[in-house]
Amino acid sequence: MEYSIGEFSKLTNLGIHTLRYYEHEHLITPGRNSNNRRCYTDKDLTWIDFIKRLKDTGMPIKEIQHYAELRAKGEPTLSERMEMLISHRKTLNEQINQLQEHMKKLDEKIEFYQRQIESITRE
Amino acid sequence: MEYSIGEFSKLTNLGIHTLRYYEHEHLITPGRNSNNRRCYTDKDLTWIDFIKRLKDTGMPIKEIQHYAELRAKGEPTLSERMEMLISHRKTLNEQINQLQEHMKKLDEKIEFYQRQIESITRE
DNA sequence: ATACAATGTAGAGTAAACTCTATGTCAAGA
DNA sequence: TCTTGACATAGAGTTTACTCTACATTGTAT
Repeated sequence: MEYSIGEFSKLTNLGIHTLRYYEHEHLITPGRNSNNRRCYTDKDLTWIDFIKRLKDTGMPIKEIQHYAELRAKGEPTLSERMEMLISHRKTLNEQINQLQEHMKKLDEKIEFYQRQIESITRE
Repeated sequence: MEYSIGEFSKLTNLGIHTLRYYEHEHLITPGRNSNNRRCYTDKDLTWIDFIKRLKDTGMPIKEIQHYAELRAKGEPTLSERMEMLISHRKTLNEQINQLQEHMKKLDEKIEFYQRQIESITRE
């Protein structure tokens, strides 16, 4: 299937301005039809989903850009891309660990508040 | 103990510009000495650590601002603050779950790459 | 006495990632 | 034929959270 930018925008939940911005930043390169309109494919959909995953895990656009560049070069860059992902996996892991630590402290604070409120209510 | 902005900056790993910015945004209100210099206390240190925790878990400055406002009003706002933390706890939990999901997908992708690379190497 | 280092204020500048505006083209329906 | 509505480009504007600059003041070491 092929999609116009409007359709693709709905499928991806990314505004059409954002899609054009991503193209401008070379993250994605949709084809064009005879009228110069963008033609997105299902492959683009998979790719955008992956971009969103990288973004959601804190990878900056610049780095995704680099990944996209390697991807465009195809097979010879496979291992370099894998190394990027492995390194990203590491930071993601650290991120999760830190958030869990924060969660623990937050829980402690909430418990503290709970005790405070109880002791005031009892007065 | 009391600290000058320079000392406090080192203790907190926040630049002095950032500390003044936080003050401007009413996140923290250090006392002043006779010469109008800022005087940070150990209580400020604990508070800044908590601010950092909220920031690191994705709470925007505006919301921390609101929390700080309630905190300044003292005891009567205890339960409202606790509710904020409970609600934040929920989003933090969702955040962690989503990152774990992303991690899973990332691992799958890495494994896929590994197999690709192996099959090419064997050629 | 004077130079220096840290501090003060006010306001400008920066970076990232969008988001919007102005203006123009073009195919399809009334 | 005329008018929408979706799309195109180029470039300006926005938001968040800093970060820096310019300039004034002040306590301390030489």
